[in-house]
Amino acid sequence: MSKEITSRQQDYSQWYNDLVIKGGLADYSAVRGCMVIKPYGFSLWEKMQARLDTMFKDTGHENAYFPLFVPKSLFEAEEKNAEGFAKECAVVTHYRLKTDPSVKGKLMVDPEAKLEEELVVRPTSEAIIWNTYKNWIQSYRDLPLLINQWANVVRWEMRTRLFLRTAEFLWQEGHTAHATKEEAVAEAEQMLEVYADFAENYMALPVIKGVKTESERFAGAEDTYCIEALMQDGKALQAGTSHFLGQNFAKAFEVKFSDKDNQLDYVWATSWGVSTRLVGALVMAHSDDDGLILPPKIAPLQVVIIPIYKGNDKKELLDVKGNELASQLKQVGISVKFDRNDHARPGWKFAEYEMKGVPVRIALGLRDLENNSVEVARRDTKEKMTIGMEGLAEKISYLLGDIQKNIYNRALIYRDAHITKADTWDEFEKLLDDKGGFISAHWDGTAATEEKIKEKTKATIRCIPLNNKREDGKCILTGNPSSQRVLFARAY
RNA sequence: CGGGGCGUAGCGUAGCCCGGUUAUCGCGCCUGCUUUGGGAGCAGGAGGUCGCAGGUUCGAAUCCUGCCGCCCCGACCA
Repeated sequence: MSKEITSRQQDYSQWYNDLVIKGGLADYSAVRGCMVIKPYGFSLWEKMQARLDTMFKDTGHENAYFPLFVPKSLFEAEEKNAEGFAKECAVVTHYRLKTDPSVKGKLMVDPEAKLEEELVVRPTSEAIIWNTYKNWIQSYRDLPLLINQWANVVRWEMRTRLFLRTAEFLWQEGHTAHATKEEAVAEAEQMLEVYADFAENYMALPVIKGVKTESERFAGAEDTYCIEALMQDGKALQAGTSHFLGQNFAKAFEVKFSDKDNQLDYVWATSWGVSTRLVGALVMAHSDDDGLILPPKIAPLQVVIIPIYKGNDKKELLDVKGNELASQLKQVGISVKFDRNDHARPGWKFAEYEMKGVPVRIALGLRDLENNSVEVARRDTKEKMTIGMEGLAEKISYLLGDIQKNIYNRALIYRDAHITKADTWDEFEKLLDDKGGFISAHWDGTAATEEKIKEKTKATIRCIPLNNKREDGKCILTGNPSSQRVLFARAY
């Protein structure tokens, strides 16, 4: 990779880190690779969580909670899954500390307190959950079992990035069991649709639904479905995955059921998850140099009202009007803050709320009181307009809807402009370096070719889009025959 | 674990190559007055184990050795 691209990436990383930190979402923590999610960032996550949770329940799922620790023997039961995660597991080996006799005031691990069996801190919960499902499932009447868990998981990654890849992260993981293969596949596909719906209609993030190639597949899955999003630097980001697990876990954990004809069979499984990484996706996809841009549907704060006054003169009038407007907006379900903080001046507040991505700002001054109007500024385009106060709530509601649409359309136009066909290797490499984004190209279907392309260019096959068009062609690298194009990109 | 950069007040930094009074500047913070429609102005003030530990020296933020930590790029990664 050229120096120019390296430094472009550095600048972009810096831009991203600044947004996350100055936008008040998160900060580095005292623990290597872990972040502190600050109140504003956590409210954002809670908004996303609440929406997703409703969507899961609407599709028949229930929440439950399973242990953080997985005994090693359980963890290793499904071989491929265990192998896939082995390199990034934190492991508990002892259960007690004691005072260090050689250094005053220090503690040491008590060698007497070694666990007989090590506990793996879950990097994902398939093992502990399937070990539990074994006891819950005997008959077809126990199926389908549709469960979701909101939890934290730990993956000891070598290099971390705020939200996108942290050592500990928050997520949800759905784990379902079914009587038939068809039903399990349908479940995995359904949940992919739920994720895509959430990404596009709430996060305003256009995604491509697809299926992973064998080498990018989840460890232990038969098929991995995914939604792939495009960031503003032209790199792709996997925003969510849904796996059809076949009978792999059922076999590893002996989960069998009797069907209507009293025939014993292994159940069919799925798992699916999205994480706090979505917050990172949101930041990277929409923000500009002035800060975050949050879509109204998940913004923790949709509207901020800022009073503008001179001295204490007539300040009470502004207070009254500000509160009145705020409660009008609240009545139609808009989340709003009337910022009366005396210690910051208007200009400072403008910049601050822009940095935090609040979709709409209303400025209210004496001039407005006289004219019975307010100044409304939208974050996405930074347009300002003066509008009359009557019917303000309806106008703002409409504006929020418009902002939501605009942010989505903007991201969609960018994304679509960055899906490019390549038919020769030169073209392929040039597109990756100069333009970025997804490259639609023929591939001969072998893992070896995929691997070679990755070595040469750092680009991977992000997915084979669902409902992909069949088209005869020649593999971009080997020239071997191919029946369809797949999407390549450099990815996070 | 490799390559690059860095560690000086809450934050961001100058000084380091070429050792020498009381460690620079900006933001922020405190007090007062004036201000308030795009990150205010003036005046005064507080705040420092120069990452840690050794060493060289009359003298170390600066030179040497070791260690620790952070960021970025790789490797790694559903």
